[in-house]
Amino acid sequence: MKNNVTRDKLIDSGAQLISQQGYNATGINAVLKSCGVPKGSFYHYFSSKEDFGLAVIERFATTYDETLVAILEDNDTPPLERLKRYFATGRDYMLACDHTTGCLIGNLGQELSGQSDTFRDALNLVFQRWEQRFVSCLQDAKARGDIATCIAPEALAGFILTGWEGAILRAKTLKSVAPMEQFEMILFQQVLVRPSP
Amino acid sequence: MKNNVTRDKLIDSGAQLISQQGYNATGINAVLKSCGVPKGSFYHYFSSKEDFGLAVIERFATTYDETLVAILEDNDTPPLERLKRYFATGRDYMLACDHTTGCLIGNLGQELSGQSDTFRDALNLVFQRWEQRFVSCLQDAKARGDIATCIAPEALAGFILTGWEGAILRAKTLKSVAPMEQFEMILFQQVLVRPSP
DNA sequence: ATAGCAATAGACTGACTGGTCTACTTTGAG
DNA sequence: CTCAAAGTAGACCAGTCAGTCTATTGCTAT
Repeated sequence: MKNNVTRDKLIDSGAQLISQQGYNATGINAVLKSCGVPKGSFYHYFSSKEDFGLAVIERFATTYDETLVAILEDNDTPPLERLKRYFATGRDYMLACDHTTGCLIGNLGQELSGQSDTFRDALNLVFQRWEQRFVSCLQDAKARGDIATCIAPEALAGFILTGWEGAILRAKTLKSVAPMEQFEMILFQQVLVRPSP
Repeated sequence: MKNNVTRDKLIDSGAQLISQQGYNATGINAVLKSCGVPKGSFYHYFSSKEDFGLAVIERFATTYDETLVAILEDNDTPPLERLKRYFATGRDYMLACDHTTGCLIGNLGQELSGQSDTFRDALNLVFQRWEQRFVSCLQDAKARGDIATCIAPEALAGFILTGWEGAILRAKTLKSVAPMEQFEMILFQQVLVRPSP
């Protein structure tokens, strides 16, 4: 398994198609066609479509985690400012894909959680990893005294992740980033508030 | 089209299967099998699978709207209490289906928004109708002085809907209603706060 | 040079997809 | 009673699905 170029091409094409159409609506043949790889190669690298899907999730999760770290653990920027940058990046991406794609993990979580425990476990782990990134960012904010709330950073991180995922879903059906802006606005105005003097 | 029993059976079975497995993963034959209706009847009542899917959405939306009205416009109960009842009902349902089903409209919004404009429009309308129910409940709360916030009820309603949908998604992957409880907790503790004396 | 394995290549399979077709039964209006 | 329309019934269709199979190529260690 020295040459992983073919495997990577399959995962990249798969991630793109699955992001756009979902897992069930994306056939293996469509993936093969979109990257010009024959079926023999596919089943050389992956034992099944599920195996392939899990590889797509894993790849997406690791590369996405890198950008998450770059934004949320950038110590040259105040913690709440980092959060705002994260939201801005998400909005930019939503606009770039014309509100069609959204979040791959969120999409698959919705589509496959009830269908396969293997998928559910994998997606749940990804969410938990993300949540942890928010936790440390919020802890930084709390340590600096930027947040007055007595709510635990863990609960706050969960609240932000779910709210953001919901906003993405709504943005897709509305074809507008307004719900994402609305979420951010209320979050900073009501939840992540500075301590009163 | 006097006797709609068969049509209703199809829609009921379809709603159940689509809720559990999603639209793409639910074949017409599976629907027919689950309610013992032959294919001839299906295509007598519906011109295509898409047509059927839209009927399922419409039916779900109207029946769900009735329970929404019953809870959110119950004038014998204070507005914020009505909201809490709504959340409690959602949590009960989530537990009843063992965290597998979630919200049909949310599921389909995620799965089909990028796939078909017809579906997206239909689902968007449902969301907007729901949002309106929240708006009037929040207006009641504001009129009674139960809410201090200067945020417009329209924005607040959007925030609640997206946050709730996100919490449902997270609850599915986590197989726990904790995210739903967490959302409600922070919402009432930080956002829907009484005016300070 | 060659044996052996990794990888490529795509024809092929059975099961299943959404959708069509024809035949039959029931119903209600005249 | 009659006859057309509404509705039931399921065999059937072309296309697609995930997955298998055999054949061939390319590389590498001996």
